[in-house]
Amino acid sequence: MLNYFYYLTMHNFCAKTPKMGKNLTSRGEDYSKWYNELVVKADLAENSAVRGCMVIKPYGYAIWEKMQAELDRMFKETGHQNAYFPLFVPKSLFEAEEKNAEGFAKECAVVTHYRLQNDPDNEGKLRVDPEAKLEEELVVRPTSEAIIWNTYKGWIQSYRDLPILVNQWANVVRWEMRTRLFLRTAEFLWQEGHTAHATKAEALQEAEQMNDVYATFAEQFMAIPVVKGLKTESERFAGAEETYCIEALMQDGKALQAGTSHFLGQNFAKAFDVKFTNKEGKMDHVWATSWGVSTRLMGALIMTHSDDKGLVLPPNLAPIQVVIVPIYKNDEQLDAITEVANSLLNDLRALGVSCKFDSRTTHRPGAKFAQHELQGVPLRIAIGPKDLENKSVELARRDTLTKEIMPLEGLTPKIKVLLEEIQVSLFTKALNFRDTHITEVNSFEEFKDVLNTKTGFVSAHWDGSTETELKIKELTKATIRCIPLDAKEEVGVCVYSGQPSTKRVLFAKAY
RNA sequence: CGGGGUGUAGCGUAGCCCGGUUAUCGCGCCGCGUUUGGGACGCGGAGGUCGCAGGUUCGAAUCCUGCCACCCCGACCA
Repeated sequence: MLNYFYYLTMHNFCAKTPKMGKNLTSRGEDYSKWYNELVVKADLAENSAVRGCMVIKPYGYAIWEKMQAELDRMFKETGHQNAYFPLFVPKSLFEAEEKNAEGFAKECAVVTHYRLQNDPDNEGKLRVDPEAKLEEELVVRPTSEAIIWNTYKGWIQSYRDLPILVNQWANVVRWEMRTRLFLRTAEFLWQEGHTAHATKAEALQEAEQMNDVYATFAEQFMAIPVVKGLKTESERFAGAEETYCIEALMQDGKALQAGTSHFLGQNFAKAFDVKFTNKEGKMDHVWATSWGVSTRLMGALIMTHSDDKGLVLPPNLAPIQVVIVPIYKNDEQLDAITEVANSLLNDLRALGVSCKFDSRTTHRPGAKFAQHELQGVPLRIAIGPKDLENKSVELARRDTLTKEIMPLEGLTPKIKVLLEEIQVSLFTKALNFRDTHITEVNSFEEFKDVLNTKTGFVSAHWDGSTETELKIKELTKATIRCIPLDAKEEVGVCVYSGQPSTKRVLFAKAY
């Protein structure tokens, strides 16, 4: 099942075929052919120094750019502005907020020197110049709270300076012991919002609002249904007082945290001594939030929609929404088809549809079909001699893999509608899968059984203690993904301890 | 950092136990021709520090020692 999807997303899926060798594609052939064409190829570089980093090929990056553009639009709509802060964080700043520093300390890349020199013992090689040791080490940001709050200190004196609503598009580095393609790479791209507020209520509202923005983006743009919720204390961001999150469910039944939004309280303001004079003329510490989503969302995209034939892209995210493939036996036919195709391209572009005429003469139609399926192009139009004769085209849908002959006349408005249909249909399909994989259980036996056989989210009562949460994790590998915001109050008993509980939380095995 | 495994062409591999011609095969790549409505076929061709460094030997991909890297499981991870 889903072999290609496994390969594309996770190396750890390949436990049964450690070398990811034979029989990996749906056609039972060597996957190398596909590997070379991979749309979103992620290289785990051979050089140990950059182990676990990704190379995002142009097609994959185009998808990321689409996501960036939409998120950026949504951020600005909610009053945010972009800014940029340094990659390097002096160690002394980094350690200022203790919990945050402690949480990230084990995965920091650290710059200790600033110069290389010729190695006297090793001709033609370089070595670190021992004379060029930095007085203070620089931490390569694993997240930017420290450097940003140190900067905000100089920006804020009065309530009139608030709120500060800033977002940064950046790369961050987290030296994970074990990396996972897309989901946990050593370096990744993301956006991080960092806001400062005069009141607790306003900061809380901001954190919740941005979580809502993420949910809307995931569902409407990426067609990925998510559960909005709160993290438990043990899963909370280091340094946060409350962490909002959106949790998605992948096709293999494992959960993926797709985005988080943190209410940071006054922790960072206190750590960096950021005070302001409020309306009453009194000094107070600033209230903070931070929120982020990353290239991990591309992993979510792949694992939510893809099938054995490759990516399936929601039209909103597809760099190319419609591709036209000519089928011809000679130049005259190609010329005639080109004429029809160009006219179609013009009409589609006028409607705001992004499209491409694949006129390559180096590949046969079958190869082109396969490649566009691999790349997840939502709609494919094939035009051949028969179509010229009948004034028709063959229209194929990527999501359903169905084909039909359509008259050329009046085609473009139908395509526009069809793209919208596909967008909705992908979401509905994923939503249906997700909803049928949230299982309410009332006993621990049932709990374990659902996790092992049906998989997905398990909705169960929990006594609210970290102790129980950890015990369940130890016994089942499942963690509390979130306490859903819309969880209804009901009287129950904890599925493990039997202690009283007032609402159900979602457990799952997660990435 | 622990346990297990692997390193041979761009990718996937055979050969290794039991040392012996020019290192095997498939995909991909290049050329020519025929093809083109679902990943074409034929013929020809290019491409190799056999992970690295030592050692044993007349001779090492193969045996020995050391090192390096990667993968899987665990630990770790918002």
